[in-house]
Amino acid sequence: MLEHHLTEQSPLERGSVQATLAVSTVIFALRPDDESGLKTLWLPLVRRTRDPHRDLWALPGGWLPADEELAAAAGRTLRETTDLSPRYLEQLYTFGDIDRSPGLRVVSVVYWALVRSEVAERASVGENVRWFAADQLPPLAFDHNRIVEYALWRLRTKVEYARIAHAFLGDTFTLAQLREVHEAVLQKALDPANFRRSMESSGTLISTDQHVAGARHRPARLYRYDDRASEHDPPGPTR
Amino acid sequence: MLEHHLTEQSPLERGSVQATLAVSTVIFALRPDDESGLKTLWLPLVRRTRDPHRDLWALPGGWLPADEELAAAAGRTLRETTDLSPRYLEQLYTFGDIDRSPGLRVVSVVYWALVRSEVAERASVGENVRWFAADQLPPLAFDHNRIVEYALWRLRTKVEYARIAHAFLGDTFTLAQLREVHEAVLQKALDPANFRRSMESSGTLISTDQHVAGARHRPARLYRYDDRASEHDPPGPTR
DNA sequence: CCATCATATAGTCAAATTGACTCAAACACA
DNA sequence: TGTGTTTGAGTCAATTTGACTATATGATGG
Repeated sequence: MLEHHLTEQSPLERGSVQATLAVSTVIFALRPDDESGLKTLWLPLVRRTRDPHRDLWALPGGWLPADEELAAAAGRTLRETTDLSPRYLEQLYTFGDIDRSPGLRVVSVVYWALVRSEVAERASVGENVRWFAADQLPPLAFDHNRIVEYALWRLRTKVEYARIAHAFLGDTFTLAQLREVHEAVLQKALDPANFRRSMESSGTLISTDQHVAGARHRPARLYRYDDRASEHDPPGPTR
Repeated sequence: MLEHHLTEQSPLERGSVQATLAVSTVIFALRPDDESGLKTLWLPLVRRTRDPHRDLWALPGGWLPADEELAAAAGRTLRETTDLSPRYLEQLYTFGDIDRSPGLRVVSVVYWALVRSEVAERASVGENVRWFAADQLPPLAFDHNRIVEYALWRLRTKVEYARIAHAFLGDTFTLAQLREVHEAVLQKALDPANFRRSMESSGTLISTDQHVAGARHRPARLYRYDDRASEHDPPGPTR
């Protein structure tokens, strides 16, 4: 019965036995697809400039400094990569397969983040940072293809769409814009009338008395996300 | 633009900057409460024999060996603590707050596991291992109270009850036993008839032609869990 | 061996939810 | 001023859900 592992000496004192900790972030934004014009999910990747996997694209990330919180490290990599601040940031999963990085045992705590579409438009893009359509990725470094796949699944099955869709939008938005986000994430068309009904009954929207005119149809009312709704959120691990 | 963190030299070569990796497991079993007689959730804890937090109870766990997979390490601690094999094992969350362990930066990858009730009865219990009712825990070492709270929430909100409830039971079981598990997890009574209807329409149960007699009422049919059901499972991170 | 007890199992019914659909409202544009 | 387009309200049937009633069946005790 070895019930006192945690009471053994630090493995640092014993030498050996340790893996190396990294933090990576899957950053999603909605932007129009070049062909269809419909909004789809995009994410930024960075080009590796060293081995292993030199020249392959990879998720933004880095080693975890001992004096930085996990979420802070994820947010920092996000800012460093895209000049953006996340509107939503949540831990996704920790990947630690022994052979996921050649030579060195690396355990990666992966976060996923959502950023606003318009802001993502003017996001910095350089030689070593490029945005890709989430469902048309090239082969990535390490196990990053698998990670993105899982992040996509989580995004699409996450129940609390309210907060998530809101993260892609500005402070106020029309129901059509909100529906567009849902349609892009769920990859299917939604009935406008039924969507309106379900949103209205969700209690997460506050209707303003502003409208957007200028379009060739009846002006749409602007809504605001009800922040009190997140007070009823599930008891996350972070509180 | 620091887009090549992952291409920097290994932090081990640079020295410093690293946190220490541990793996812990929240192990749930169902057993009758001494007072009410109803089945409730219990979990085993180990007593710490060293500082920090000497003599406090803590989750089973240990440092991560560089040559062991994360889930394997979780399963191993489970066996070492309880002599049991998990019927269900899944990563819960990674806790890494800077100050969660005094002195040393420890990042813990936490798993949660389910074990069979009957088996848990004869599980090893020693001076330094004891089972506690999940909702009546003493103050635990580190942030382990928070971790258990989150594990309980995950258990109760996990949609795929089928697999979860099955992990608490034997290979065959009556609908009453299955309902008992759901009631214990959800902490509320369920209508037997409605429960039967929803289970039958779920397509995850195979009815055998065996019955359990001996009780003072109509014998109950035995059912079996349909393993094919798990093929339609969500695309977890591990495949 | 029969009445009774307790749970298994089947069935009913109304309320709530969901998907498909219709239709008037309101503004831009030609 | 008419046409086109989307907003926003409403209808209707199918499905699901919760509460409930009724029957089946073996154990038990007199």
